[in-house]
Amino acid sequence: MHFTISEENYIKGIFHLQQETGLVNTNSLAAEMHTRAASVTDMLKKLKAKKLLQYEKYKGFKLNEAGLKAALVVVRKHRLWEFFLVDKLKFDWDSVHAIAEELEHISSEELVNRLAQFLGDPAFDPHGDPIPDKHGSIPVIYQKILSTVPLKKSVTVSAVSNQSTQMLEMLKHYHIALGTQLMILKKFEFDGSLEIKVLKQNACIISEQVAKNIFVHDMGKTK
Amino acid sequence: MHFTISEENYIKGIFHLQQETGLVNTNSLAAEMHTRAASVTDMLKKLKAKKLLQYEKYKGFKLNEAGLKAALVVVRKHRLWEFFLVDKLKFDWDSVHAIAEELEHISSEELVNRLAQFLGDPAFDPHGDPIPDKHGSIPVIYQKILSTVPLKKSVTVSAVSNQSTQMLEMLKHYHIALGTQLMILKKFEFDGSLEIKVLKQNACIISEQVAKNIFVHDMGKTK
DNA sequence: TAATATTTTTAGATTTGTCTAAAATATATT
DNA sequence: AATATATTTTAGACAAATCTAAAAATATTA
Ligand SMILES: [Mn+2]
Ligand SMILES: [Mn+2]
Ligand SMILES: [Mn+2]
Ligand SMILES: [Mn+2]
Repeated sequence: MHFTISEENYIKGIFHLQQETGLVNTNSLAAEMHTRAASVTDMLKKLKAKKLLQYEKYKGFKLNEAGLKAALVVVRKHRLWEFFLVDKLKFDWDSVHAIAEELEHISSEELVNRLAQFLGDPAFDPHGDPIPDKHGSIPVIYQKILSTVPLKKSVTVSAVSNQSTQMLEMLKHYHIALGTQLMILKKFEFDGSLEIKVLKQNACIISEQVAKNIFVHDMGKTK
Repeated sequence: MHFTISEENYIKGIFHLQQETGLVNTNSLAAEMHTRAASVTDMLKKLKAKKLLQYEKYKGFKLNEAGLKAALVVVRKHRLWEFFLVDKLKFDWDSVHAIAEELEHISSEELVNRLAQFLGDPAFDPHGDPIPDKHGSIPVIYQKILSTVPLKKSVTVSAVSNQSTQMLEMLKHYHIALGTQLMILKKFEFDGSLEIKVLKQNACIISEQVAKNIFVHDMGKTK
């Protein structure tokens, strides 16, 4: 089955939204795709015709098994290319998304599998997101939101859920990256902000909003 | 200046043809692009409007300075990606063209330059074709067509001008690749075929048509 | 539950890239 | 030079992806 670049982008957009909400609605997908609701409806018809979508007019929609499979192929490619860009070409992790957004549409299956092997079959991308394997299986990781971790417990950053340039820029400022070790020194009731100690850095304070987007796992646990 | 994938493909097609003939005509470009003459005319208008083309109706056309610059960017990307696929991902040199045909349209300039550096700034792609540098300069190489080489002179294969799958498949059969050392043992007047000795292989006979597409340089000369 | 607001779909247009068939131009042949 | 042939362009149509504006359906609120 062949998909256009546009179809692949919509499939991936639906995938991301349904991870959070189960059923997806037209307006939220329009926002995600930076397009208009009418354009979304047009595409929904095409994806339904291609039997990738569970969709009833006015009732919301989500990917069916075939759609999910297609989404995981694109997600795998996106994250493998991001890994390549950071690991081999030494890009900063906050500047690879836009490029991977193009690379994810290169169609050769042979290419993806050789790329994965060349990279050492990584299980997580530079933002800590899991990379599906060639069968679409996603590795599991035991991680918690930073704000739920007890005081003075040393943990390792494993993922970042908000991956806007603004967020990644901020983390860079705090010297926080994937694999960074840190602990919480104090929690401020007033606004939910946290005083944290990043390994080899001075203690600093991060807002609740930032803390809610940082995922960590126990030190020493391998991903 | 931004170009669509289609525009880039046409620009590259014109570039290849004008290398050989100077002026290009509509039908040959249609053949090169596997499309129809009418579609070519449509695109010529667009490229002329973008000031990339010297073009008078019915009189043929060629890229102007701006068009040439655009073509060299695409050619550089195509050949760098081919080098990557063969050198890093261990693809056969006869199976990379189609994939590079997609990869050459990834737009990031930063990506191309980092890729080139990662690959060690190669000057020639896996088919022996020169890779333009970031300013569009093409390395020169002193090479001759195999059929013009004197008998018993040991030479190294440096390029292959016909890069069809069929041709590359045939070369593989003869154990001929870039860098292969060989010499001509005998020339047959009757049909122009050559008896050659490929290093570490038995002597064999190749047709004139094959010989005309193989470029070689003196042994020991570095590219 | 009736009025109001929000969400979603449809109708109709636009742009890009392609095609076929016909017309226009250029080239070759008698 | 006139005619035939080949090449190139135009005219008009179509599919894909997008948009705006209006209509239809659903949800909210008084
Ligand atoms: Mn994309
Ligand atoms: Mn990522
Ligand atoms: Mn291409
Ligand atoms: Mn090549």
